[in-house]
Amino acid sequence: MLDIKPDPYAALCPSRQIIAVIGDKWSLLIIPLLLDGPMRNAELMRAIEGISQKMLTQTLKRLEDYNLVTRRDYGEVPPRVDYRLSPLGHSLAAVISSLDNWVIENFEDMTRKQSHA
Amino acid sequence: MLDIKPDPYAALCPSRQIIAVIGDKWSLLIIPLLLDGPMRNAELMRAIEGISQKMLTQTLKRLEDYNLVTRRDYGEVPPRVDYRLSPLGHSLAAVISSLDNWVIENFEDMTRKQSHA
DNA sequence: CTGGATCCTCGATGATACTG
DNA sequence: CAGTATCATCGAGGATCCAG
Repeated sequence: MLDIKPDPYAALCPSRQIIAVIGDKWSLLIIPLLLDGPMRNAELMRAIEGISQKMLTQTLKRLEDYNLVTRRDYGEVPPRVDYRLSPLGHSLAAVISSLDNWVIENFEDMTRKQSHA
Repeated sequence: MLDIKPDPYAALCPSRQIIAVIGDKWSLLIIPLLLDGPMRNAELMRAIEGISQKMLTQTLKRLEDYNLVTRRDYGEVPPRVDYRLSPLGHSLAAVISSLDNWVIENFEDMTRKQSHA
């Protein structure tokens, strides 16, 4: 068993780095998107307004490196590649979705000026 | 009732901005910390390895602006100020905690090299 | 102790052009 | 279509000094 708990509050703990990966603005959008099934590069570009090709590729690659996303290259021509959640990524997506949903449901309260004190 | 759903995938939607606020690396650490009760500036500095005074203040201020955190100044000297979660922040903290916990429990799988294919 | 104000650097990110 | 490579910029963030 594991008696040493990872501690994101420790600067050197790997989990700290993971927090950064997951906390990433684009990851937070991409991951839940893939819950609906595999998506291709162009599809993601269209789905996520404002993301650049560079950031999309970069983010997907990182998600792949962390075993959250699987890249499948069909080796066809013209190129056909899609991305899907790994089992691990799927598990994470559920958590992130609840975060996104929280935002969608509460963002008005967040932006509302306090009545006062 | 509200028939227009906020859509974080739209570049101009305010919820997109919120995602960025919440997705912030430091916010993700600060918010769950405050679940245990109010904390002072120096306490937070000590609790979160590697954060600078500037980022701490800045992040707290932003969280306050979004009604997630309440700042209380006791008006004493030497200065005594503490920060606590607002009800809204408390609600968010629960969600974020589950994200953090997910990371703590799964980060090893994230960093493990794929066996192969 | 809390934290405001400055200066400065480095890395993240966007835009563009090119390739298989 | 799916990227890679390069360049230029801009702002996030750290370090430092100051103040109530």
